[in-house]
Amino acid sequence: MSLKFGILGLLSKWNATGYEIKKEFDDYMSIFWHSHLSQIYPELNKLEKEGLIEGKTITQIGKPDKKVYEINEAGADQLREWLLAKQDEPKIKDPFLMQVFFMDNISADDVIFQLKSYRKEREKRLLKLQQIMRDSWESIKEREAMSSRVVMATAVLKKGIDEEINYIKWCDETIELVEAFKDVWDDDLQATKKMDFATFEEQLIQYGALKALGE
Amino acid sequence: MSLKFGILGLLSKWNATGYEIKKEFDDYMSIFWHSHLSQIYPELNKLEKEGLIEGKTITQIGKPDKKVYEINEAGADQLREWLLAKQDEPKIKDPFLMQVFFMDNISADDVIFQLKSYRKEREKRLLKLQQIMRDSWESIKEREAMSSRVVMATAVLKKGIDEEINYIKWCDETIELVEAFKDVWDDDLQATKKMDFATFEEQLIQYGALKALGE
DNA sequence: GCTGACATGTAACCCGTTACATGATTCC
DNA sequence: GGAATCATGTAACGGGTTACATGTCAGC
Repeated sequence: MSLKFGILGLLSKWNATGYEIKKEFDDYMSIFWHSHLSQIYPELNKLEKEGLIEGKTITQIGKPDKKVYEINEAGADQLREWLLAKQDEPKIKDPFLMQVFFMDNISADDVIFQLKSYRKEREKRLLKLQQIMRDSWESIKEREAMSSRVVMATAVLKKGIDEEINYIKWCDETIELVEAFKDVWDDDLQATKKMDFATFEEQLIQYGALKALGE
Repeated sequence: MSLKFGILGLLSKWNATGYEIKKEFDDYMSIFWHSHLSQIYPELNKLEKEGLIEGKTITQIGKPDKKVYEINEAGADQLREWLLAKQDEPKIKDPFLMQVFFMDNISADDVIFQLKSYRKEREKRLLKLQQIMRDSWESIKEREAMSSRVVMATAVLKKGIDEEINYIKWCDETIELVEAFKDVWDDDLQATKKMDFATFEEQLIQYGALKALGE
């Protein structure tokens, strides 16, 4: 149900074609949503039929024709209504964290390898978002653009960047944690007595497991 | 594709019925996945047909019959194979952040109201996860349970708690930011000259927009 | 000659959600 | 008497992904 408002919202900022909307979903808006062209085009047609947006076909030379959409008053009304409504909480689907949860089934070395690979992916994404922030900041300064629009976009971008920084930090801490248990990973710790419970507890406290309780 | 491995992974920890799997998805596993009973039951039947798990019907008195599933070697093999594979990055769908991105379309007071309401939701969830952490930690200490399983479960739980703490912190910072621009929210700032660009810039720097660039 | 950007779509399929269906027991 | 818990499922619908289809131009 939110793709609709993702499109309406974007068209409240500027007029755009389906192709341009997709690019925005892949860049800036990737922090909170993602979509495919094969979903965007039918949705645009649906919104036009519903009378919330209006499209104009523009003939180009050397390039295919394009259809530039514009939001109308009915669309803007529905958008504002949606903006005041309570949203569902995000439905998280994080296959990597699911993997981590079950990683006691593989060796400590494999766990560390997986954590390090994933950390790299996150780092890449962080750099991408930081580049977007740098570019958008530069354009704001050039135009001395002051508006609530700039404020909210910056807030969302910061949220995205913070999230990446935190994910990377968690990867580093967790790699360290697993490394501390490397030698005893596959053993039944209680039977072999290679480590006592006090040491085990101390490691997890240092990791911050209890600090997270805020006590 | 990951629901399959969510179920296999859970059955690698202990035997369970569909109903019990659902409860685990709602509690601990809610940090990285969520699912409905109407999806879990057919999936369990599918996995049994594929020969990865085995179910035994148990007749109960005073309660309906239940079917307890157990993972077999073929299932454990597929799980380990999946654990070593590279996962897709999480496909984020966060309707609230989408709202925030478009909130220049509503008044500053409405924005602050929305941010405060959402903050409350996140706080509720934080308390829930902290309770899970407290309970699980208590049970670990009681049994002096030391294992890689405990380590990985703790790591994932900490990730979930950290995420909530960061989301709440971001809400607080953003509320403060919007409050700073409250008086000029609906105005065209450049035209009215109610605020100069240096002040505008200073506010965003204080918010941490540039700190996030790591420069 | 190949890849990638530009540009718009359809069709098949898979996954996920909501609603429906059933029925006993326990607690308020 | 009503709500919640235990327990398993089917059916309809809606949303999302992958594959297919088409064609030009620019740059390597």
